[in-house]
Amino acid sequence: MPALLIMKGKITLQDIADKLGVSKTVVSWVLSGQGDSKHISKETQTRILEKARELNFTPNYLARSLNTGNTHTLGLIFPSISDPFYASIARHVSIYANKRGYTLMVGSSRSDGNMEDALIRMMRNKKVDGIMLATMKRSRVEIDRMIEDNFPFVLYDRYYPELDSNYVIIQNEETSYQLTKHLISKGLKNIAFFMANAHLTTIHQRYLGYKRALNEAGLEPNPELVVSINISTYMDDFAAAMKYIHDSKIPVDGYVFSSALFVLEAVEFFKSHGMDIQNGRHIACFHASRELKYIVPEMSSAKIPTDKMGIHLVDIMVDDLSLRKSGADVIHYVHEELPCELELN
Amino acid sequence: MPALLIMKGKITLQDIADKLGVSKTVVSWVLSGQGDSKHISKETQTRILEKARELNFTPNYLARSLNTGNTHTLGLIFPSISDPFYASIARHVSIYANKRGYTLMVGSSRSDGNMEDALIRMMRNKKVDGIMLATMKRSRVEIDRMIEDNFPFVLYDRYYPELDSNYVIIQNEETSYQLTKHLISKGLKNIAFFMANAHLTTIHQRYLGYKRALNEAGLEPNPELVVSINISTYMDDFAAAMKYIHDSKIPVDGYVFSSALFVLEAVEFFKSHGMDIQNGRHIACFHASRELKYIVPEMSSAKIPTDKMGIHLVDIMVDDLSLRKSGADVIHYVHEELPCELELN
DNA sequence: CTGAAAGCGCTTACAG
DNA sequence: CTGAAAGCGCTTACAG
Repeated sequence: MPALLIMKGKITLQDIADKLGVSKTVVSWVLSGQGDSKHISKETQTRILEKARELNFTPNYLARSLNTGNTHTLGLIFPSISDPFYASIARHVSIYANKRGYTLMVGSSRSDGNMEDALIRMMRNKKVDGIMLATMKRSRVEIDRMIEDNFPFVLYDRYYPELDSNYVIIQNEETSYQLTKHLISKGLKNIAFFMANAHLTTIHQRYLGYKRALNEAGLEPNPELVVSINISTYMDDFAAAMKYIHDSKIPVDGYVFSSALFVLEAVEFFKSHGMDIQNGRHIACFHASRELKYIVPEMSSAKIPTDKMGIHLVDIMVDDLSLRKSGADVIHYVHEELPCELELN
Repeated sequence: MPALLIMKGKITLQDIADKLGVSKTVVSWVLSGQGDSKHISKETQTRILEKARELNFTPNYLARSLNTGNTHTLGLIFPSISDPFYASIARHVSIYANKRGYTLMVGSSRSDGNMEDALIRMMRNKKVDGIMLATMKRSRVEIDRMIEDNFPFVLYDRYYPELDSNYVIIQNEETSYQLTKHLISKGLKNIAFFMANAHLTTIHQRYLGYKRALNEAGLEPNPELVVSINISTYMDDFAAAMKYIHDSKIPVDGYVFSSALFVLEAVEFFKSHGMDIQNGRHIACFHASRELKYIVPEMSSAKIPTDKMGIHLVDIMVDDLSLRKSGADVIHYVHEELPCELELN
């Protein structure tokens, strides 16, 4: 039957309906599982199902989505997937979204506000049902628009407390406080705090936790030991900052890092300056990798639960979506603050 | 103007056409940049553009795609995004695809053939223009269907040599040969080869390179030193294999690892058994991380050019797409084998 | 139980 | 230079 060959890959509902002498309405119902509720005879249902299989019919979701208004596709935006933290989030979100029946569209903003805006716009034009994003401070155009349009989105990791939106973050202040407190309990008195992107609320809160621990211990924070780094040039900036502290002979005996990215830099700095690495016992950081723990086994760290974070992210997103679908008049935003698992050494 | 508020977020071409008293054909042309070629007066074009901006019109790409037959969305499938190698590929593909005007849909197969098939099916139903995937041996149903349907796809990293399809891989045999040869040049004679997923062509070729180097040096490969590991349980399996070799007192003085994942396991094994880690000078592996190089600075490794790989992947995909669009009758498949940068210590 | 018809929001021949 | 009309492939009231 050459006709079959010619039609390959472009079978439509109409084709099935024609071959079977029924209307495409019925075919649509049966294929979307509404056969029973629409009281289609078992026999007709079977004929349709079999013909669909025989012709290798696959529904065109574009057409379906144009009708139903939802694509069952979610957008995920991150600053950089090469950061193991975001890679881990992406992993869990992707797997769990699939499990809940959603496909994932992704985009890397490279910490660029315009890029982030472009991604949001593109995803919205492509009609994703909702967007999950770790956002920048500057790029507020499209975020404001999402709020204005009442478009569903969830922030993660980086967020705006003043914004009434869903978000899932970690206990930044508390965790940072605990890490710092632990270093203090070891007798360290001149503890430095290194942070990337200090303008982000997330990072600022980590700074506040650090400060609270110092204050509580009656220690005076030395402003010269609070270092803000530009993440896009962090390797150079970090080394420069370390060198400045070192050369200026500013007393320092402990380090809290807002990101694990700094740890290896620090270790290499210590090494190249003949300083004792101390197995990292004077270091604390967020989200250390296994390799890092091997390198500085006595470092303390806070494990960010990326698995829980990813799952909650999707759950909040999907719940929000079904709330709206059920016609809820008032959306209640979810603010989730996950605790970190502390590994204090 | 309350009417404006009510319509928020659902402005269509028709709305613009109505307000301006023109047909939606013209609006469509102007907004898709065909204004000049269709000889629409400058004045009309300006009015349309301004009204579109004023109403904050955003085109519904679903509707457009249903017409044009392309979504400008690409699918990317990987076994696991938590493997830094695939994370790096994903990063470059995502950024470069955006640059070339495409959005990325992703999915993690978790090395599960059925999952991979499901992802391919889902992406095809959602009408991605093409799929880029690192595939499994077992899941051939949907791959065969893509070939049958002449659906555009590109394999990467893992591929089937017998399949006439696009692919971009690295020089597996040659790179493995060079790494092994280098260990031999250090005087090592009993070199083990550890591989995950030996059934994959990619991995088998690395084994062949290892073997060639041994043969060339007149060394007899010891079958007991060629270890195949199941990737999903690699931590336990690896330790068990190391222990077996160690306990059986099988002579071994060098290690080639098909994946960097094994290196830290090996180092920890050496350490816990009181063996000399030798700074890793008896180890060679694929795609070492910076942390790993710090831990075993004298290890040799091959750097997989994930940047080039990701870019080529997208280029091959997009070129294939435009070839088809231009109505090329014969598709010429691209087989790209990228060299690795060797770091021999 | 079943079908004809309208519609989702675009694009694109086709006809002036 | 411009518009009416058909169509992309589905879903879903509406009417028998």
